[in-house]
Amino acid sequence: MKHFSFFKETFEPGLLKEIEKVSESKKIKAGEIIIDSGQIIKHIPFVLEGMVKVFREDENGKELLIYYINPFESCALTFTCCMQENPSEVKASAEEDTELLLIPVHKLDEWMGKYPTWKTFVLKTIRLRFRELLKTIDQIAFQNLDGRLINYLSGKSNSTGSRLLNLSHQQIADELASSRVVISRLLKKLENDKKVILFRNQIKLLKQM
DNA sequence: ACATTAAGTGATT
DNA sequence: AATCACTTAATGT
Repeated sequence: MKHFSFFKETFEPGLLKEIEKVSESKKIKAGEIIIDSGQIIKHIPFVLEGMVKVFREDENGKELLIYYINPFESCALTFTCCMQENPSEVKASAEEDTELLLIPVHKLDEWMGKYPTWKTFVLKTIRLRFRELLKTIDQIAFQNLDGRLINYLSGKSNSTGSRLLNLSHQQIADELASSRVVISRLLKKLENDKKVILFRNQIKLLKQM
């Protein structure tokens, strides 16, 4: 199995063996849809490489970013909705070329009681995402697009490990369900405050935000 | 040189 | 904060 050291540290040996037995890995090309909303989820996705974007989409095709799944993470929403074969409430697509480890959902329940390390892992990813979600709910409720943008940018910077982000204003607007003009103006403000430098298709973050 | 796309701006709702 | 209409600047062919 790939990336063995991570698994060895996270899961106990018995569980490891079972994962190896029932999981299959799958390569996804950048941009490909992994789960559409309404679809029944049959596998728990586990990201080995690349990045998965989880988002909501309304009737007009306008999207709102929920979160990204990075390597060695799994999907909190899957854990919460798949146990009762509920359809997905969100769409997911590969942000980059991505490799997934797929685990059949019925194992989730079984392993919860059987393997403490599995339970810990599941609860931890749910807890972390939930906290993050609450934060964005706060921000939307208080209508601070300003703060949401800063949050978005520093999040991007963390996950790419770079201060220099390759993003157009339009892309940002799409992900935050806003409009290009508004994002441009907010970014301009940030630039005046010396928090960021703007280029075409690129944004450079200055210091900690 | 021209077309296309990204970003900036003022006015209006 | 969003939308419109328009300008300016950068990039591709």
